[in-house]
Amino acid sequence: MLDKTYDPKDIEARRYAEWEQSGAFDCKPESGKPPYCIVIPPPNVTGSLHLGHALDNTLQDVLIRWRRMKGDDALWQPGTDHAGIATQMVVTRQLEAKGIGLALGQAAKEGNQKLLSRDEFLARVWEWKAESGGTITRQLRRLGASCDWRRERFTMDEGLSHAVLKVFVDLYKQGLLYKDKRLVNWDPKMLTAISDLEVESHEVKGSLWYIRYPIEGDEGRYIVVATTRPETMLGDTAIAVHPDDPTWKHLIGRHAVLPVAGRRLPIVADTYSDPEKGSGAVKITPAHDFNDFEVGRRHNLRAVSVLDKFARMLLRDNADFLEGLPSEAAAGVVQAYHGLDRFEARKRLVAELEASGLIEKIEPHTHSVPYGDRGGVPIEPFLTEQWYVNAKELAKAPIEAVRKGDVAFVPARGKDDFFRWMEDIQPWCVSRQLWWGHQIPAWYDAQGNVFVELSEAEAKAAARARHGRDVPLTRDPDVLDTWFSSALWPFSTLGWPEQTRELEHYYPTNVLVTGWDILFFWVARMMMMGMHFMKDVPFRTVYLHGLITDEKGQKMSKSKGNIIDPLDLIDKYGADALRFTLAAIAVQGRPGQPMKLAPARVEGYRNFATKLWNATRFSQMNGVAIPAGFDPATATLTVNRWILGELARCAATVDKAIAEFRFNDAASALYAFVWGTLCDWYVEFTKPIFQGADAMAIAETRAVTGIVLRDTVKLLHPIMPFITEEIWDTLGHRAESGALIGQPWPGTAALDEAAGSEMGWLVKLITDIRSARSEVNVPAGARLRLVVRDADATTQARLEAHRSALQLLARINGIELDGALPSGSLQVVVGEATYALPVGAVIDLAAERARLDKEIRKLEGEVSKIDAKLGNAQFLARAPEEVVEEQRERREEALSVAARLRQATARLAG
RNA sequence: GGGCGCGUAGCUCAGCGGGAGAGCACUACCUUGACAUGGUAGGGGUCACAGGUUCAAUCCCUGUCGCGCCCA
Repeated sequence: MLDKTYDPKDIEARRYAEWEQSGAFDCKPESGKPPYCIVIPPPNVTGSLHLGHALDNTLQDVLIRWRRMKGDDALWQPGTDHAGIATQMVVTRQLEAKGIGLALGQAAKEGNQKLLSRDEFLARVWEWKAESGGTITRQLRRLGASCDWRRERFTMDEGLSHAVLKVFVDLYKQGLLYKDKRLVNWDPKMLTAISDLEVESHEVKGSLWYIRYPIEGDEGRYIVVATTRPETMLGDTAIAVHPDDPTWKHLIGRHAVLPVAGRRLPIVADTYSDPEKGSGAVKITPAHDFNDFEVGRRHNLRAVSVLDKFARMLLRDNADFLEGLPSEAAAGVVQAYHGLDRFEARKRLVAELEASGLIEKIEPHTHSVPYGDRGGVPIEPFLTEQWYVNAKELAKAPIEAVRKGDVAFVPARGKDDFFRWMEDIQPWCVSRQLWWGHQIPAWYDAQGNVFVELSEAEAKAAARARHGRDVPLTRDPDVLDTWFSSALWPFSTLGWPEQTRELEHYYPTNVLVTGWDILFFWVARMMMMGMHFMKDVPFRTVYLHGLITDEKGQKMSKSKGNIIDPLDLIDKYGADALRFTLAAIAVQGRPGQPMKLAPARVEGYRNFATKLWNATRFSQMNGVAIPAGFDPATATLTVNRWILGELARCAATVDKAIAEFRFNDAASALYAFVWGTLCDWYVEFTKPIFQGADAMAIAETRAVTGIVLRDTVKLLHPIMPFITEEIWDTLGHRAESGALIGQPWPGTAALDEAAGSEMGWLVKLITDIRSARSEVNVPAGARLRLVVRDADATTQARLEAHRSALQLLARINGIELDGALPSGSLQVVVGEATYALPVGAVIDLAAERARLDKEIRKLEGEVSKIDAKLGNAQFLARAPEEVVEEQRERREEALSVAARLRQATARLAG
């Protein structure tokens, strides 16, 4: 017997340990069953569980548990990634708090600060990982995630690291990975390059400065350029105007003089300048702006970099900068600006320009500024040498695969986004100036020749082959983008480059479940690497979900203080309730729309769990039991045949909904069945049976209740694994056939249409009587007599069959067939019959008349609406026959009920 | 600026060519032998607005307004 109250805490801790220890989550590639595999989107090892993870992993667990029960050999492959920048940040911050810095070429902050070497630092990171790296996997366990933890992987594991090196070397040797000097997104706080995807645009209220650049050899005349970044002017190497711009085109081919520094700037024609924007003329700074870089290429301009890696002015001894400057001006500029932070330099330059009358005007200007998503400071386009992957080439196979339909996107719209991104893909910058990550396997000799090999020994051998002798080599200090290793995740976790049994068995995996925000970061890159190295897609289906926000649709953030911690919700309401909520809000077809989560909803589903709990207790009190060999198809009672049909209907709906990733439909079908059908009606209908004396009926109802509960917990298990496992156990099934997690998914039985319509009639009759009683304020406890008139043979049989249920649920104390309808009665019309409930003196006559009038008016309204349709010749001519017929039937039914209600009204008066 | 999506009950959202739905909230009544984390009944909606297509539009098309996301 279940405890009196449902306490998720106790159940959840117990059941999870049981599953994990019994090997219930383990994959069984030798089983001969069809494989079903999901690789987890690896959470950052620094992370802790937030609602996005909770959603993502709940949906994966629903799929995995469902397929496991459907008879597949399910593998949910778990693990974490090393999160290069994030982890380095976390550990660096902790070290700084202890007065320890990194020997990154920056001076120690305080005189006695200790600086760690690279190896010392990495040792600290591994220490940190050993201590704190398991947080998120522990939290996933609390959520109920049925991952095969024996197979847990980490992107910095030996095996996965080997895969990363191999991919790097292979791509390099295939000419798909190369070193290039071009502009990158530079994060001056993290001191590393980052990829386009790690840049976020923020709207910023800034200014547009209009600066006068004197025209060379034309005293007192200027060309006015508008810029949002005056501090980069020292790197200007041209001015561009639109070839058709009437204001400036006469200056094309002449030169302007860069204020402050005195460099000669050609005025070039380029359609990049928009005559409508700003002054129409733009300064061109190829080393500090992506668009300018392109303009520079078109016009063969020099790229003059004037910032260092900290985004400070770098002018002293900067040959590029000094080239062509009048020496006197150069000395002054270096003196005034060298070493200043970019924003300080901006202030001082603007002040100097103003003092010389070279600022024409300053307009307030809102524009978007790129920020590094980790460091949180504006990124700087920066001219450096980095390693790039030829993404354009690698994108070809994935595009083709998706076009052929080898990968399905759910919702399908994801495909369009995928194509849009893949077809316009830029070279992927994969090197990072960090210490934590996979160090790039490239070694350089003294002349700068590069040897890319799997190991130092092989690099040395390659160098020896080239030079004919051993030469000293130094390894590239940079590490790879974390997403480089994540891109290999679907096959590296299965053992690649070893040809393991798992790789053979589970690749391609079945589904990838992840957020829209990560489509390009990760999905696209897994596709590229999977197609290139495995010659097949990494997954057959990509399911994309939106972002979870608070109940007002606000993104959760620490600064807003509106973060909902999934663990708080689990503590308060249980993991099952949280999981049910997440499944219920996982609605397809709203890409980009936030999924709003209100804690009240979680509470509601906790109540739902309680309801199921109590219904189970009720059935246990009444001796629920499935006799050996009981065949539900042999049930004879209408109510039992009906609930078995409803169960089958629910099973079919849930199965189809999960198969189509409509998690919310699965959740609502279960909710409606358990609460709205099983608890509200079936349990109530069985009460008179259990209290009665018909031993056969009692035995059958115990058995059917047992079947219904057994299959209900199976159907609910993927979404609510804990409570269902507990109920399964207390019902005795575990002792007999093992844990619920390993049980076969219920099959579906045929519906009994006749039982369905009979129970539908009974439910309507009870509901209508209750409604009438309530509306005329019959005391809830009062038992009334029921006098029936005009009941046909079917109805009479039904009344007889369901007499006890009707008496209990409609509070009736006697049913009288074909009696005279007494005046002073409540009257209800269902089908062909009229039901009168004599209430004698207590009836509120006026209230009853009002009630009947209201119903009649409603029916009349319906009839007149239908009449309008049927009176329309076009409708009769063009609408399908069955639609017309349906309208006729509805009209007949409404008219007949209305007629009876009018008679009832008349009787009321008499 | 380009692309995509969303405006349905007080709130959160399903539905999507032929009878407006759910949960929560609200109102009234109810310790009825599973459950007050509950039961029964009820109120509440020109389905954003304007045109169009159709015998028929909340649903399809166009436009307007408001909101959100992605890309530049």
